Amino acid sequence: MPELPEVETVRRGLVPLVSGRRIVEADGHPSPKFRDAGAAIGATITGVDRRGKYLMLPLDDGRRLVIHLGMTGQLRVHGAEHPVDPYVRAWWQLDDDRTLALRDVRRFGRVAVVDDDLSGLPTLAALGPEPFDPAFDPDALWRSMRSSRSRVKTQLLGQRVVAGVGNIYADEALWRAGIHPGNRTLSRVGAARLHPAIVAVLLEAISRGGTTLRDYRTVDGGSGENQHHLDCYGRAGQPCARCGTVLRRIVVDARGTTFCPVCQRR
DNA sequence: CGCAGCGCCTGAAGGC
DNA sequence: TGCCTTCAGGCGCTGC
Repeated sequence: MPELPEVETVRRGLVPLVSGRRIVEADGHPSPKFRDAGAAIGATITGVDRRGKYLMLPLDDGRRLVIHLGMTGQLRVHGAEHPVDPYVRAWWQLDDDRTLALRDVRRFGRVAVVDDDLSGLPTLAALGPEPFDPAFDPDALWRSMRSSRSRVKTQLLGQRVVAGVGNIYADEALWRAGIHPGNRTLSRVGAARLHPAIVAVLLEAISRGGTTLRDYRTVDGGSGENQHHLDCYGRAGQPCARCGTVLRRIVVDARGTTFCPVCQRR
């Protein structure tokens, strides 16, 4: 599941391949989630930005091509010849005869061409601060979680407290901070631990090119390396790296959740 | 307005 | 071996 570190890795790979390229042809799967791809025909891509898990490709006409990878999305840039692939949901032929292709087996991804109106993308419109923005600090984290009584992990996954955290890095950050994922309140002390844990977990994953569990791939088809450095996610039944207690699996907000019952007490 | 619940989607994995 | 069931989960939408 591509989260911020995976999307950032894809972004960095895309920059030299699509910046300055004009889109000469494009098309998308008929589903409303992909059919907007063709709306970018004729525009030139002027860069590759990212907000949370959303790739934002500014176009020279003032609009932006928004791409979300969902669960299984992969972006590749092919040469003039590329294999027929039934899972390509959207593609953009560039003026250098290469093609940017979004492959997404489960169609949880999303393509949109937007101007200033983000009403069709409510999560993006209400997206919280980037985790590396100085405005996102322990006090801001505490204040934004203070008004909600949802579980701490649910709030992290909601994209409003901070942008870009998904299931893997939520589990990792909460484990590192020693906070139970099912807590409904976050103390100031807890926020002072959770904030640096979120930032560090994401930065470390970016430095390793993201976490490849199954579908995530870099633009050149490679895998990330962070899956070899996970302390918590997916390790239920194995000993906690900090205290040796067997990690437990529970369900929080309908998502598989791993935590240490000793390090992360309610 | 916040939030819980549901649906989307299909390959992989497990059970028998 | 092969069929069937269950599971994975980010986000948009609906309704309370």
